[in-house]
Amino acid sequence: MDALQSPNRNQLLAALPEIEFERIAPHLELVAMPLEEVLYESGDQLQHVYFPTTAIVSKCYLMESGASTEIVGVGNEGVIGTSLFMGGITQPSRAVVYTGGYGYRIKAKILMEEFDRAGGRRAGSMQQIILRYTQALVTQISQTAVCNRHHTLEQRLCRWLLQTLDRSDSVELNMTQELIASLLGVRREGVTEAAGHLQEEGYIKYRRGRITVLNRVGLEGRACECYAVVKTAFEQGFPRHKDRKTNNLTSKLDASATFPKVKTMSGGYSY
Amino acid sequence: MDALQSPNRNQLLAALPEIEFERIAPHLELVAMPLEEVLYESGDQLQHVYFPTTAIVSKCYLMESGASTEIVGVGNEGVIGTSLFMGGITQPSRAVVYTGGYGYRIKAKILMEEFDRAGGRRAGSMQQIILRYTQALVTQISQTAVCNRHHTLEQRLCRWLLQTLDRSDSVELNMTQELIASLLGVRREGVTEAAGHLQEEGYIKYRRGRITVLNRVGLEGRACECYAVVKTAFEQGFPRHKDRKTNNLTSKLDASATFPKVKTMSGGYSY
DNA sequence: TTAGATAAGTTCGCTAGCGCACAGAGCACT
DNA sequence: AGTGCTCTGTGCGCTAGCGAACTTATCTAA
Repeated sequence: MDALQSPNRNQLLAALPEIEFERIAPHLELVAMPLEEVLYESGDQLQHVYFPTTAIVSKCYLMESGASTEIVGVGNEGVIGTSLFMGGITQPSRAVVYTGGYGYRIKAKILMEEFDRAGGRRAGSMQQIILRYTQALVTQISQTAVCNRHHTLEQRLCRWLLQTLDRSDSVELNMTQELIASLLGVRREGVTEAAGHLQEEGYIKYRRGRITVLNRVGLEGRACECYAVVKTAFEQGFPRHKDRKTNNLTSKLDASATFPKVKTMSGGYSY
Repeated sequence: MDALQSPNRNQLLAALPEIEFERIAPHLELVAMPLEEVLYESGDQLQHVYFPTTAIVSKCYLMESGASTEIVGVGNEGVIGTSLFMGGITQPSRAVVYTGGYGYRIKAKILMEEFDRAGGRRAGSMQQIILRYTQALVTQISQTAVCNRHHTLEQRLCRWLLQTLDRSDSVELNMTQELIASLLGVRREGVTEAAGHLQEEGYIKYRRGRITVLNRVGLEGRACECYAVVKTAFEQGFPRHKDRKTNNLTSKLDASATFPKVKTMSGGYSY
C-alpha cells in the first residue's frame, strides 16, 4: 500500500490505539475526493464521516446573497462530520473539497457505535479523540471570527496559506485566486493585490492557479496571531506521537492499491 | 425559593431527566455573577462549570493589540465550560459576565463524572445535552465568523441586541455603548451612530447605560440572517419542553433563599 | 497556429468604519 | 446647587476594501 494513502496519514486515525483501530478498520473505505466535490450540503443528515489523508475540505456557509465564506478548513489533521456525534443536529454549512486528494470514509452508524463505546467507566478512545478534535475545531472557528473582524486581507491570506500548507505535503498549492477569494469571503481583486504584494517581497510565487511558497517563515511573520493560536491549540490537544504500525490491515483497506498513486513529496505534517 | 432562581431557569438543567438532575442537585451551588466578573481567563484549567439563570456571559478573545472581541455569548440557554468535556484542553478565550445576575455552578470533577456516566450502551443524558449544546455553540460561533466578515455594524448590533434580549427576561438591557462596542469589536462611536439610527426609527430607546427595546420585530427586520440561523439551530437541538417540577430539592439549593431577589418580569425565554 | 477560455493584473470612484478630539448631557454625591 | 465623573453625541480626515469595467497573460484544444 502506498504509505501516503495509509489511514495513518490521517492524524486522528493514527492516534487511535491499535484495538480501536482494528475494530473500525474493516469499515474504512478509501475514496477519491476530487476538487469541488460536496461532501454534504447545509441541512443534510450525515451518511458518512470522512477522514482526509491528502484532500483538504472547507466548511462553508452560503449566504442569502449567494456569497460564500469558509468557516473552517479540514485536512489530514481532522475529520468531517463531527456534528454527527454532537446529537445528529444538522448544520447550516456545506463541506466542499478545495484541494483534491484522498480520504477514508466510514458509515455514520458504524462510527457512532464506536463513539458510544465506553471503556469501563470512562469514554472510549474514539470519543476522546473526536471530542478533543472538536475542541480544536471550536478554537479554530473562534479564531476565524476574531480574524474576520480585526485583521487585514493580507494577514488573513497569509494565515490561510500557512494553514493550507500545513495540511499539504508540498510547498505548491493548486488553486486560483478566485477560489481563495471565495473561501476568504473577499473580492478576487483583493487577493490579486495581496498575493501580488507577497510575490514582490519574494514570499510566494504565483503562476496561473499555482502558488509556490518560497519563504514560509516570512509568511508567518506577515500572518496575524491567529495562525499561531490555532496551531498551539491543536498541538496541545494532539501532542506529537509515533505512528502506529499498520500491520494486520483488512481486505477493504487494500482497495487502496486500486487507486492511482498521487505524486507528492513525503513531507511531514506539522499542523 | 424564588422561581427565577430555580435551576430550571437554566434550560440545560431543565432538560435533564429527573434522575440525572437529582444526582447532581446536591452539588449545584447558586452563585451571584456580578457584572465584569471573570469566570476564567484564557488558558485556565476549569475548576467549575457554570449554568447561568439570569446572568449573561461573554466568551471573549483578547487580542495582542489589547482589543477584545466576543466570540459567543452564553445565557440561561447554555453552560460555560464545555471545553472541560472536550478533553480538558484550555481555551484561548476568557469568560466575562456582561449582564449581572445569578447562576448555578458545580465542581468540574463532579460534573465530569456525570458526563462520563453511560446509560447501558448509550451515552447518558448529561452527555447528550452537553454535546447538543456544544453543537449549537459551534453553529453560533460559525455564524459570528460569517457575520463579522459580511454584515454591517448596524446589522450586527441588531442581532446582538436580539440575542441578548432572548437571554434576558425584560425588554430593558443595562449596558453602555462602550461595553457593546468592546463586545462587537468596534468603536464606541460606531455603536453610538448605529444605536442613534435605530432610536430615530423608534426601534429602541437609549438612555445612559440603559436600552429599552420598543419594537422587537423591527429589530429582527434590521438584523442579518445570522440571528435566525442561530435561533433555528438552537431550537432544532432543544425543542420546547415542559419544565420539570422542582420537588425534593436538597439542602444546598435552599441556599438561594439567602440571596437577594432580583426583580424582573417573568417573561418567557424564547431563544 | 490560432481561437477561445480562463486566470491574473489594473484602474477608478465609492463607502463603511477607524482614530482622534472635543462638546454636551445625565447621574451621584456632597 | 454645585462639582465631578461617566456616558453619549458629533465632526473630520483617513484607509481598507468593495463593485464594476477593462486589459493582459497563460493555458488548451481544434
